[in-house]
Amino acid sequence: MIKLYDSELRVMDILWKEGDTTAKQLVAKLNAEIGWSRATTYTILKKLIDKNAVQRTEPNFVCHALITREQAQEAGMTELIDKMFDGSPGLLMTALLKREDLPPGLTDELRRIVDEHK
Amino acid sequence: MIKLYDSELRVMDILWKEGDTTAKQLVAKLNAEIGWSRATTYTILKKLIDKNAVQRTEPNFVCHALITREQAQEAGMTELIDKMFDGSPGLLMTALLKREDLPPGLTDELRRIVDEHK
DNA sequence: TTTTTCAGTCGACTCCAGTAGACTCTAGCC
DNA sequence: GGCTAGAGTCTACTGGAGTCGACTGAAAAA
Repeated sequence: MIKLYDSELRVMDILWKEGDTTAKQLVAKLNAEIGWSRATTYTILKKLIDKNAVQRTEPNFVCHALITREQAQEAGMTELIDKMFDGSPGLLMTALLKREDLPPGLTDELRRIVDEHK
Repeated sequence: MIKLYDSELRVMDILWKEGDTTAKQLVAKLNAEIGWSRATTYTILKKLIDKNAVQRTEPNFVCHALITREQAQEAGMTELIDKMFDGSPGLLMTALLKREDLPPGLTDELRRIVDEHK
């Protein structure tokens, strides 16, 4: 599973939300949002392409995400679980359930899942 | 909320599991477990003390965790949520529920929590 | 009292994520 | 043809996490 660094996530986030995007657009957006210079965006893009997280298509340097948001999220969860929850997803779950900021509607969702898990 | 780095976690983990521990014991344990030199352990310990994550008591350089495992876990979760789940704990929850490796017994736990959440 | 040993500290080195300045190359313009 | 502007690349700097060798000072051994 590919590990994405923070700066790489900033790029992937756009690809996930906007879909395929040209490098030029990414440069513009990332410059506007977080002030990155053109070079920075291209450098990160190169790294993402090198690690097969993004596919470059010509013409126009169109960028296409090869990793889904779900895959990245799962990798992130696994890392956290290994690092802080003894490798046990169950422990993360119970810790998460103790949070004050869970949305209220979630309870129904949980009930549904519990039932179908049966 | 204090951010703990990987190397710092290695030390805190022992304090959380073993309770108060002398620096000497930590040196021995960390050397045995991951091959750290004495200096490394002391360096990390110093950082933890400087950032008020650990309290040093004399005599014998007894180390006492000032941060609980739960606090560290919550900080870790928050970081992950902000970075990969749009700041929404609910999204982390649903992603977590989709994992294949959740322990079977967890369903009961969930049911209990759902019920008391009412 | 000299010597050895060990607890604890300090300064320094390495590695790498993050960032961008400066260069190259191409396509259009005069 | 020379000239400019913008797309894309290359190389290099920086800061901080991670790591530890070597120094210091005090206690134990000889």
